[in-house]
Amino acid sequence: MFRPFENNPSFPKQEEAILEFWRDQSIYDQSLAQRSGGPRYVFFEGPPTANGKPHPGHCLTRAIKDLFPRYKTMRGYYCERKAGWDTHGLPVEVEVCKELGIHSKEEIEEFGVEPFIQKCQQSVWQYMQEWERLTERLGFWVKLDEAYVTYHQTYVESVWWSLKNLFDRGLLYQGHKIIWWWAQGGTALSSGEVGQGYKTVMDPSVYVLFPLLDRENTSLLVWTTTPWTLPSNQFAAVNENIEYVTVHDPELDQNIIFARDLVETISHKVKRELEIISTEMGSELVGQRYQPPFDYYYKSQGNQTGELVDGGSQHVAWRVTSANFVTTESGSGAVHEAPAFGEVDYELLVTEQARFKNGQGPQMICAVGPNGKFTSEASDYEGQWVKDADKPIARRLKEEGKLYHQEQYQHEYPFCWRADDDPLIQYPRESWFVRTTQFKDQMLANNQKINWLPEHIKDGRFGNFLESNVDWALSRERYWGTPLPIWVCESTGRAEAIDSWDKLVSKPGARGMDVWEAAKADNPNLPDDLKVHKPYIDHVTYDSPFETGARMRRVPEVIDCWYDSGAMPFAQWGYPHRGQEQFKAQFPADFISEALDQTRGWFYSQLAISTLLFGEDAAEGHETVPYPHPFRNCIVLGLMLSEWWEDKDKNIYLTPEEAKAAPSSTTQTVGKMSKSLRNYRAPQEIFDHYGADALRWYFFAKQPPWTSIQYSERQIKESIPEFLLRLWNVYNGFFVQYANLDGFSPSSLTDPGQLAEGDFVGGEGYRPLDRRSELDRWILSELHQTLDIVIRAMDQYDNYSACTRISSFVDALSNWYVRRSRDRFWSKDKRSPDKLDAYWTLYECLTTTAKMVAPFVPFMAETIWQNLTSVFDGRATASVHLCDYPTPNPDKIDEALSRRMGLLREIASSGLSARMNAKLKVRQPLSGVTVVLNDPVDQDWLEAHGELLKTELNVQSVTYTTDAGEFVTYQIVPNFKRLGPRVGRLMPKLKQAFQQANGAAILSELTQNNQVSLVVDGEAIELDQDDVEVRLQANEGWAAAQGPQAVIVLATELTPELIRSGLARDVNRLVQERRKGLDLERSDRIDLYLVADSDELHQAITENAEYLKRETLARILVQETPDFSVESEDCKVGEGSLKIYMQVTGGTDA
RNA sequence: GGGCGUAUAGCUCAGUUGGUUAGAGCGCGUCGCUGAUAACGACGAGGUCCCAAGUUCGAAUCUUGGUACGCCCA
Repeated sequence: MFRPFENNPSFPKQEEAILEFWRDQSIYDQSLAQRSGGPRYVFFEGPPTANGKPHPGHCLTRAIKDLFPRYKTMRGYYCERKAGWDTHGLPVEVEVCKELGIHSKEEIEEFGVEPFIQKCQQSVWQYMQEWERLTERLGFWVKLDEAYVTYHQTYVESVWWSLKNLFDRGLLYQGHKIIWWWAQGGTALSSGEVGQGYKTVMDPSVYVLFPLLDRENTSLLVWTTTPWTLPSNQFAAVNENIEYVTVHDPELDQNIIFARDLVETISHKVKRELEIISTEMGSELVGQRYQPPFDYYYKSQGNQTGELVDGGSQHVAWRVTSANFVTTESGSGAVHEAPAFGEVDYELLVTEQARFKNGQGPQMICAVGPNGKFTSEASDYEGQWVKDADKPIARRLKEEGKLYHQEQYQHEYPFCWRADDDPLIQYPRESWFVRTTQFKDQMLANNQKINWLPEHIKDGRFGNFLESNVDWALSRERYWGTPLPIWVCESTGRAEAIDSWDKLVSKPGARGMDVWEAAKADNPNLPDDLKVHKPYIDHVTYDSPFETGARMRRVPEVIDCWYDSGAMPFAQWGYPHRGQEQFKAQFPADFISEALDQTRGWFYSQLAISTLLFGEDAAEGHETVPYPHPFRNCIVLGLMLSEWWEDKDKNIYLTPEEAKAAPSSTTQTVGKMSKSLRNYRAPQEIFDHYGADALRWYFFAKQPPWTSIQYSERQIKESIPEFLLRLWNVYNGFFVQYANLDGFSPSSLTDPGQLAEGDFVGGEGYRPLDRRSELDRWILSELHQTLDIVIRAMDQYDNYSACTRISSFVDALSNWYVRRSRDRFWSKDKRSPDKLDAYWTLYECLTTTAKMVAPFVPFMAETIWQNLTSVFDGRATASVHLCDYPTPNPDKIDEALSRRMGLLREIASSGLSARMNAKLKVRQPLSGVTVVLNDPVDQDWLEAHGELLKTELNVQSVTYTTDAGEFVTYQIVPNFKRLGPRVGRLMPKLKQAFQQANGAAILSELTQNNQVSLVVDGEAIELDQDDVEVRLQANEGWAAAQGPQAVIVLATELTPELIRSGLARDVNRLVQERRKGLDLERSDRIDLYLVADSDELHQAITENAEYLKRETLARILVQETPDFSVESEDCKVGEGSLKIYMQVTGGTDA
């Protein structure tokens, strides 16, 4: 017996049971162990951070990450899946700060770095359990208990090793650059981090007058959107190649210079006519000196000059310079330059400095401290936060008559991604950099070898990003991160890198470890991993090898946590201090996957680090690895959006049903998922309502993974009837029910194993394929074709095509094979070979399908597998996930059969359509149909399989004809693909000629001579059969329907006999309905009493008594009121009415 | 402003190297079928394949130029 499930299966409940089974039997471990000798399939887990709740986007990532390793494992590969956690960095610090109610670095210092990082370490695991639960519940098989963790000592030391490698090769350097600076947090942000924080804001846009010293009553009009940088002004920049005008402003009675293109715009802004006095090129303005709006520096340095390299001398600052980045698209065509607060402005300063003799050029002016507040140098604003100074500065300029115009300007401006009220500023800073630019070509070469999905990532987004590579700003002036392992001699400033704790503490004169030891003694629960972190590591110093008596002290910085994650290919093993074997075996990865936002994140950090360390230009003495590495195939997932409905009070509904039930009308919205809006269903709720398989199938089968996905509860729900339930119905609703009824069991197989091909031979009643019916051969052919397509798709990482094909196979199984086999299953003779064939065929289809879908919907696959193999008492493979993936057997694929069955299905479908047109319901038998085929090649086969059609269409005969002039018109259409190149521009006329010609005549000539000649435009064109396509057009007036390959014509004439036969079918259905209503078992036999009120109906029952008895399992059928007392059911049949009485006879249909 | 992507039915999306009747699922409507019933089948309505120009015998598909949206970057 197969275990029958209740009619309303609870998939979530079944999934929970499967999870328990996997846990109890360590199925995942077994699946690995049995592949340990196989070729490796290497997977890297991109580490998530566990200090935030997992959301639906993570489900997609984790589902895809599970799918391919499962598939490859079943295909024989050994695929280790080591989990990992990203634990360092700003996100963690910010969380802790929130918890402590503090914000700035000063506050952290005040709180104490030691307790702070201890809190960071704890906070990392805040949502760990939720992540683990999600991972397991989704069916993502990954070794959680062997996860790598980026703050672990072994991991940190591995990162140190890589940094030492770079340092020793001169690739890690300290530089002075203008960077995006988070003033409140006191740290630089990487370009990736900056990119995450752009917001649209309104900033002041001011037009300031810079009076020129050498032109009377004339000012240069200078534009800026950051008034707070004006006190630090050093230059004004114009573009040499732009034309400038001097205009007269009547109100100020002053001359003003700005770009010619902007006369109208600016005149409009200030609402007055500006008269142009003269015109000049920007180059003529270069060198003009001006008076800056603030004199903090100008006062003392305004007249300072320096000697130029080319001879002569010049004032060092406050003059007009040329810069080609100046445009006339906005502003005035003249730009205020404060080199301290802009990258391009800084470059301009560097260029200027280079013009002067050593040391005589301009020095950078900066009136702002690292905390983002004005220093004493700008005395009027000292201590004020720069953004707060915008308004007072503008006010003061206005009062002094230096502000020509002011407005609000909307633009994108970066804010700190973790503290999104804090705007970033560009600021000059000392920072450590990795010289990635030196490896740009190597990275590009490496990238070329990677298989990106979708492909456009390679030369598109990722390739372009590599092209515009800048050195990696690595250091962070923060606390919770991998400490930069560089120790500097306090006396000489010379530095060295250290790659492990042991090497550090064994340095001559090493001291300071006691700080850690004391902390540990004080709190033995402190994880040992903390000793390689701040503040403990900062206390460790040693004797300088560069100067006697001097000490080596560590630099204060930690590193960008993206570097941590990018180092995971080797750091997860602690390489090279340990794990050398594993690293060798597990590098590079065959497969990784993350969402698109990782382009500049993990995808880049991995590629950069790998190229620098192991690339073809890597250090000598080191093994280089051929490209691509560290990953070969990468699926870049799309962004996940949410769908919801909103009413006018902004209440949120997640399904159309909920929206309909809302008190007021709602509108459908699609957009980003937002924790605060709660505009999506939490993953756990999806699992509870629909199950993990439904979610997985929705992800895999609804769209290619790289299109942006709408996380819609509605669509997740839909994936159940569409696929899961259909498969479930074939398995449980049909196979299990009937097999149990008939006592079919495959248990006679002594060695079922994985129920692979061939394992069925020897089963009781099992017959070889060539002795089974066409239908059986057909569905197995479909199955093997499906396997072929699925494997080819999956090998190319195309889960979408694979799922599409699987779906259509399950549809074929359910809606054609089972439907057309019902008579065979229902037939009385339990041991008939045909019936057993049907069982064995369906059994093989189901077990193979279970294996085929196992990577996609692992829970349902397992449920089905378990139950279908339960009859073997443990002789079969214990889990579907321990099986080999089924492979197609070309011998079982019969393309002609597939084609023919397709044609048969088309004819059946058209036939039903014709009945519909003629308003002849399917229960009414008809005498026959005539089928007119476009192409008679399959006619013989179709005729031999008439039974299928007869039952499906409920007709007594099916006839075929090719000469069907009376039903159809033949239309000949040219085969464009074939004729196009040959006849060229005659094509439209040829088409027309065909339309006007007699199709039947052409066709018959073609059939006879295999050739026909047509004159078009005076040119004779010879055509053979392949040059044309025949289309049939059903003539008016017949109950006919037309498909692509055939026309079906119904015989609509009804004889009294046919009508009575139809009535009998009505009666049958009503009796069945009654049986169901009375809750009878399928196999219960009954006594049936039918009382008809018309002769016609009475006669119909008499004529079809045998049919009725057989279908309804009636032992007796009497057309009288019974003598026992039982309630009757009164029904309408056709025009008449019928009373049905029935009782169970006791015995079953044994 | 630059890069990348997308635009096809009410919704979500397929659409192979250009080939003349553009598909699927869902939703909607009509009808049918049913001892597979949280199903199933047939049919129907619903499309300027974003717009324009071009290449071609032929364009949803190729080229160019626009427009809109999304993402990334400045």
